Parts: sequence; C-alpha cells; structure tokens
Amino acid sequence: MNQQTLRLYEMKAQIIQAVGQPIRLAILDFLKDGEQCVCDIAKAVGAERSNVSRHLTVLLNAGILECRKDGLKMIYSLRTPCIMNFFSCVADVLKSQLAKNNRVLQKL
Amino acid sequence: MNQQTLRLYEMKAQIIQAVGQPIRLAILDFLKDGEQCVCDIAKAVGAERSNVSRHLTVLLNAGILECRKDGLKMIYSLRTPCIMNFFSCVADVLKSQLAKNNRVLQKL
DNA sequence: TTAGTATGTGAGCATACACTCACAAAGGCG
DNA sequence: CGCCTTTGTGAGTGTATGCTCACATACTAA
Repeated sequence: MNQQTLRLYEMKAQIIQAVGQPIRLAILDFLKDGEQCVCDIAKAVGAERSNVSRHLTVLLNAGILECRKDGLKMIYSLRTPCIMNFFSCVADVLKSQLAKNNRVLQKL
Repeated sequence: MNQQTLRLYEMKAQIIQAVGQPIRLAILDFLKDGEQCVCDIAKAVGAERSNVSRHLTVLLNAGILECRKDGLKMIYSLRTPCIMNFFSCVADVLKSQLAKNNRVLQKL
C-alpha cells in the first residue's frame, strides 16, 4: 500500500469515524429534519452543552456539517445530506447481525 | 432520548466505528474482490500479522466479516457486501470537502 | 515424532477520545 | 451601562484504541 493510498484511507476513515459515535449519530438524526442551534441539539440528545459543542466541531471538521451565526445562536445543519444514506447501510448490517444472533439463540 | 434509542445508536456506532480505521478500510477494499487468508491480507495492507488479526476480530465482531477455517489458514470474507455502499457515500463527502477547501485556497 | 507455518492472544505502552468543570468571549435586553 | 444567555475552549481525568513483542495453539508435511 503506497503513501497516497494510505492518505486516502486516512481521510475516509476520519469522515467515517466522525459519524461512528452514539451522540453524534443522534445529532445527525436530529439535524436531518432541518437546521438547529446548539442548545436545542443538546436538549434533543440529552448531553452537556460543552460536550455537544465538541461533537459538533468534530462533525464540522469532517465536512459533514456547516454552521452559520444568528445573533447569539450558532445554527448547525447537514452539509452533505447524502450522509444519511449511511444509515440505511448500517441498518442493513445491523439487521443481518441480529438475524444471525437469533439463529444462534434458536439453536440453544 | 430514551434508553432504547440510545442502545440503537450505540449498536450502529459500533458498526460504523469498526469501518472507520485506515487499515480496516484497506482490508475491506482488499476483500471486496473475494475471500482471503490473514497472511495475504497482511501483505496487501502492509501491516503486522498480529495487528491485522486484531483488526479482523473487530470487523468480525461488528458483523461485517465472516470467516471459515481451511487447514492452517483462516479465510475471511465480507458478510454483508452492502457495506461497500458506504464508500461511495464517503467519497461524496470527501469530494465535497475537498471542493470547499479548493474554494478557500483560491481566495488566498 | 519433529520441524515449520498460520493464526490468535496476553502484556505493556503510547496516544487518542469522551466527558466534566470552570471560565472567557460575543451578543441581546433591561 | 450591568446582567443574562449562548457558545466555545483550556485543563484535568478516566477509558478506549492501536501497536508491538513474545508466546501458545492448531495444523501440515517430512
């Protein structure tokens, strides 16, 4: 694997990793219906404001979110809504995984 | 966010997180063309055998890979090839991100 | 059986990550 | 102006992650 290929994998991994965290998944799920400010996001996902702020920074740096300032508030929104396609893929894997577990359970 | 919803996000996050690592991305990319044994995977991605073995365990636990034993060798393969749909989504985000960076660069 | 190969795993280490607390900056409102 | 709200960030902490080395296990072949 050459240096350039590795770099590409690293960039892709950064994006995927940004999505692979429960609270950040909840944030994306909450934002799929439209832009929201930090305090409302924090209420929706049930986490500390400062913590949510950091999670938003991660998603911002990964290029998944964008934000604009509106008076006191910072409004965050999905920059690439295609990111939501992720979730159907993940749901497929999850279903397949649970189905396998069920097969194992039934053999007990 | 109730306990059940949180649990669902955690399960999804586990799957996504399993994919969000450069070497594991390389492994999946290598396996998309067919099953392979550990030593060949290690050669392909250019990492230590023991390290590759652990990465394979992560992907196995996430339900993304499956394996079978063939004599001395353990043969790994994609269990849910739909996982490859991930990558086109990621590529979209990456392109969009690079395009934005280019626009910023041109303003300098 | 003995030697060699493929694989997985315990131990240890360095780093990254998620979280909380406290505080500072920016803006709205009396 | 002073006070409150919203947001981001530095510092500290505990845990998770990725990696390597050494070793044990399982199987093949002479």
